[in-house]
Amino acid sequence: MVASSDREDQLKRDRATRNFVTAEDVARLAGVSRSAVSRTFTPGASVSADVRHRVQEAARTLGYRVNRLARSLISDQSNLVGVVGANLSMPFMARQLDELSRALLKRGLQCLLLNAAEAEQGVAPLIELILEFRVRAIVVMSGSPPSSIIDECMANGVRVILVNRQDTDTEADTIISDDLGGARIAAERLLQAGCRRIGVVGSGARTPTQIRRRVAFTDCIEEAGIKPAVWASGETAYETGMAAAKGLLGSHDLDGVFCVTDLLALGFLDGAHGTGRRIPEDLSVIGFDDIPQSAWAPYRLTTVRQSMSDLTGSVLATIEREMHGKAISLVHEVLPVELVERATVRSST
Amino acid sequence: MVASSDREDQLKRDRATRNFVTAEDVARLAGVSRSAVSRTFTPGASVSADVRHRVQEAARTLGYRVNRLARSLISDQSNLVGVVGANLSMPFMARQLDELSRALLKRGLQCLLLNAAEAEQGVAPLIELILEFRVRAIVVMSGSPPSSIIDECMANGVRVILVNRQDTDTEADTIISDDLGGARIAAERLLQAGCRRIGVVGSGARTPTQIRRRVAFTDCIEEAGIKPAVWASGETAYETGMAAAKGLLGSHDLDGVFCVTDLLALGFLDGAHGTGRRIPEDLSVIGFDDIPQSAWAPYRLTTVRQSMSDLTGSVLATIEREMHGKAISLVHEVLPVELVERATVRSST
DNA sequence: GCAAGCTTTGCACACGTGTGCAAAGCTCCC
DNA sequence: GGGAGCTTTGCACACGTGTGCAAAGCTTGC
Repeated sequence: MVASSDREDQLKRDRATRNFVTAEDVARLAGVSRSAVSRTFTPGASVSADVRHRVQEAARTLGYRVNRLARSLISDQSNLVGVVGANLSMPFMARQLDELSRALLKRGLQCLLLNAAEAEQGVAPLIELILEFRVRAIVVMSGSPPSSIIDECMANGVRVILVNRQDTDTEADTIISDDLGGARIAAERLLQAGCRRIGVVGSGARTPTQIRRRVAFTDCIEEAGIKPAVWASGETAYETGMAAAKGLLGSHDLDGVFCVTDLLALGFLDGAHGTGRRIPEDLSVIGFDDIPQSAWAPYRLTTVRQSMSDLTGSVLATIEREMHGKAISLVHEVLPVELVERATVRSST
Repeated sequence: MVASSDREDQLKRDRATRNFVTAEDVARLAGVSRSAVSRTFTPGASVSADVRHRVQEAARTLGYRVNRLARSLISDQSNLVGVVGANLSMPFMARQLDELSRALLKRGLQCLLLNAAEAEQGVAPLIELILEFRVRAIVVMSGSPPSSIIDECMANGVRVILVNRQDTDTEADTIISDDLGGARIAAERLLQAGCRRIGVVGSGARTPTQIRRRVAFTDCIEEAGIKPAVWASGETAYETGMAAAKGLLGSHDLDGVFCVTDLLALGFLDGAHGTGRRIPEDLSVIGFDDIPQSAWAPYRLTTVRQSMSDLTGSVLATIEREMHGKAISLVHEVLPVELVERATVRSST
């Protein structure tokens, strides 16, 4: 016991100049080769039960953890997946990241998160940085990467998956919810409710999702011979929805409004309450996303739901197909959306 | 041009069996040694302007990105920081992750996010996994790691920083908001408002933060000779707050309630509205956290704010001190909180 | 006991980078 | 032109792991 303790102390001193225990340290304590240590920690590799036991004991004693960086060097790839997102505290985005990071871990993948909140030069520099970690894939939840950086990713065998952003001139995979279909659902629902003086609330953000929803809704309403009033300035935030209510309802006698996100809609509802209008009797309001707060008692927002689990499932499926060497062509997936009827839109006329 | 194009094509084929461009590829195209390539991409290393230019041109042509995994192998450390969190879509946690990931990136650190939502064996296995990536530090926002894994981290030179969780028997750094002081503020504010029939709403979660707030508040109220009614079941969610309102207000005629989180308080407020009580005339409600939704028009919740930027700042400061080799003793930091007066607590009696 | 076949082992190399150091190269001054 | 001093360069090694392969070891059947 004394000799054993002295040996362990000596081994620990031997690596004092570096922090982490190496396979070499374990091999010395276990009295085997470094190769045996490696084989013990490599599933399916050949090692005798006796050696395996001695190695595991030594590893436990020393607190050895395989160095994934070194391991990844051999395969030229890590199990990292880069995830680029901004506005991570906004309800919809927070939910998306929650579910995606959960699903990645479940599949043995690790999430390298890059917050694009202050990406003044766009997301390209972030993607360049991610590439240096030899990730398997990159999921872009915010920002629109230029095609040059996407081409570079593809050249390096790294899939880029755009979530809810669609740029038709890139080589990236895209997985989006059916914004056009959702906007049509919203338009039809308002028309069905008898609304004829209609508004649409967006924000100052020039994101593809918001523009797509606003334009599609506007087109549908104009097909019915109505020219909707438009609000499109400010941040994509609750406060903007409230400002839109005061702005639009001060100058228009609207009876139906579509907000391109639920967060805008919740602010709009609170602003509309301040003008004395009754919801939905005087004014119907419909949103898009179905964030948790939309179901809260003061709101009970009627909205178009995009399924977070469908989105996440598609992202993971795309990554896994690539991982299993099944070369696939670009994925362009449009996920269905559905109407969630609550209390902010009148029943049929 | 033709010869140059042929040479580039040949170089690309040479590495066809691996995805990423290496420094060796760049060196061949630029006609220099691989060492020159390395020096070109190492700040402060000696390389002539001519060689530097040729290397950079070749790197751009081939799309070369330094392999951070290999680079980290030399230093036995990456610039990764492990972040462990659960309930990432809850407003408070989402905000914390948003700010932390933003600040890490700003400091040249990368966020390795591990979602602990389904960590049935606690967070220790996640921390073990993180250690394999040779991270610089680990920030734990959810879960209570056992001291054994924390000791292992320390032995490997990895700081573990617990945020808003305090276990006095561990070697981890802890950065928490002043839950005791905040609970005292809430208690005093309700007493000052003249409340004498007081309740406290927690959840079924046995997290240190919630227990601490509930117990501290209860102690303060009992010092005033009042025995508060307690609710402590269900998830830490809006719906639990609503259930607590129905449960407590159905059996108690309360005039003041402290909810240990804002999310519980918002649900409680909506549940209280359903019982016909006026806020704050009949019933004062105070929360803890100051999430964005607390300022929304239907709520305007009076609450105790913990400063997210202070929390994040302390975490980053701790990581950076460690990075700069300034060996410091354990950090135990308690950040001040403050009362945010809105509309849910009566004025003074 | 011996041969055949299977399992296990350690050596030496690879992976992609940074760096110490000796040698080569360059610049400046006398 | 030569010497001194500075800059630059490429070689060879390190970092920590996985693996091909030849050699060693083990097991089974005759």
